[in-house]
Amino acid sequence: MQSEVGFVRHTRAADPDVLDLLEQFGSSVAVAGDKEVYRKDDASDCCWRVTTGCVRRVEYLEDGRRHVNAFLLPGELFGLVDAGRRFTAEAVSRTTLRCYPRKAVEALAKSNPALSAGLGALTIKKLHHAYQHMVLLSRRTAAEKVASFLLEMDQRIGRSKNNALSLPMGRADIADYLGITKETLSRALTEMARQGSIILDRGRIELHDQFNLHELAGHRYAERRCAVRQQAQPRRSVVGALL
Amino acid sequence: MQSEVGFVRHTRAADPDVLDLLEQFGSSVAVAGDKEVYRKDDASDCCWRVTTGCVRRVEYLEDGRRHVNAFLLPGELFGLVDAGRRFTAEAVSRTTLRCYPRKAVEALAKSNPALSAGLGALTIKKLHHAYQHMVLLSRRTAAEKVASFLLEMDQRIGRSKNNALSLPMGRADIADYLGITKETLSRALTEMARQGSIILDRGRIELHDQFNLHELAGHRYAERRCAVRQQAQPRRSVVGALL
DNA sequence: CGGTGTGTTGACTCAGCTCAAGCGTTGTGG
DNA sequence: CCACAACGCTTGAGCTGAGTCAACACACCG
Repeated sequence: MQSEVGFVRHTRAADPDVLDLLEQFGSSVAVAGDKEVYRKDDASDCCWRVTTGCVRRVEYLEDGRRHVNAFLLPGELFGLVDAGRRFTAEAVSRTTLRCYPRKAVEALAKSNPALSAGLGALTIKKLHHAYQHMVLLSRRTAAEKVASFLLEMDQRIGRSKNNALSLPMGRADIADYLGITKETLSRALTEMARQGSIILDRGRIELHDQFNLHELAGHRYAERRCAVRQQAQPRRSVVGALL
Repeated sequence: MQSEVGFVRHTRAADPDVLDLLEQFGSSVAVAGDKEVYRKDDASDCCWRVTTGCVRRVEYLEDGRRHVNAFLLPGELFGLVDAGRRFTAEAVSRTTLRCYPRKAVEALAKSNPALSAGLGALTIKKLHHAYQHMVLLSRRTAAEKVASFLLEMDQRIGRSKNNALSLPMGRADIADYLGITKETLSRALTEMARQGSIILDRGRIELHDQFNLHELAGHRYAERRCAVRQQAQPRRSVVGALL
């Protein structure tokens, strides 16, 4: 995901340097697992950056149906674009955060072009991620969704030394992120393990055959990986279509 | 949608005044129906604003599955956030556009805070719309999707004098926007007509019972802005339902 | 007029959902 | 240190909402 920015394993956010400018205003908070960071319709007087742990941003429908529209991982900022507090942000497990007053952030952004540019770039990146996720939700099969998810998380989290991906969130959260049920998710994982694409090791998942996962995810392998090749051929427009 | 900015019927874009600043660079283009405005991987040297007609922004999967991630209506700007040209933009029917060189737009935005703020606000608005659409795609039933779509379009297009909504796009485009098939869409519309919520009049759709449509869409009545306008058919205790 | 494109309808299928049971792990209190 | 409750995950057995495929009914149009 977002491979055009030359995404590097273990990089934590788009531009940590720029976000570090906020540190002067920051204060630390810890939130227990399944507790809310903020709630729909709260006053939006601050925003946060994850230090350790994981936050899910959730939308509830009237009848209890739920959608997780983002997982926030260490280094990532949230609570700024969702200024209208349409969603609820909950800690997945015990999570530590840095909290910044909105006013201060906005004031600094006004006087600091690097920061405002960085925040703008972040917003655009989120928008791209959202569009990408929309195709996933609407047109991909369950297996494709799960494979995509594993690859996304592998990119964003990075694996521990034993080469296994350790997911901070539970099956129900993942399912609600992918728009499927936890049962379907579980079946898809089992099937992938049976095929040898992954190895399930309670709590951890080893991505054993990345190539196969990319195929399952519906990515063409050539499309992935190197941004270089991708931006190589800027085809000229379409003039024919313009009358 | 985006009702927090005091959305008014027939308002065409977020902030027409600000976008009008671009006019000095604009040149007019016409695109025939089903022709591309830009294509995935094109050079992104300009952006557009719809004058008349309608543009769909589309993503194609390898096997022909398709997702429409936005309809662009008169007054709306596009081609700026999709600078990476991940998508293809196609005219739904014959469409006229104003075309602005990206460089010029970006340069002006740098020196004109009102413009850059306006563009930033637009991006955030799109992000909110994307999040809202993600729940729709992942957790709503076909009927809910269709009802939501009709209400969204009614908001954005406004009806002609005969009180009927005239949709610029065909059933296949709508279906791909909602993540369903055109057959399912058609059945949902027929069913709504049978129930009296809408009246299908070849090409046009009259939203006959807005209250019922909001219910079908799964919106809570109080949540909607324009509550005043809808002379209520209180078919059941709304107040009771809210508390 | 036939021809083509767009929408509707019907019959059937199936991917994914629901409900329910089983099974490790983890935590807790005696 | 063990029993047992609670929880998260997996598995099984149907069920069903939406998809597929195919026919049909119209406009609209040269």
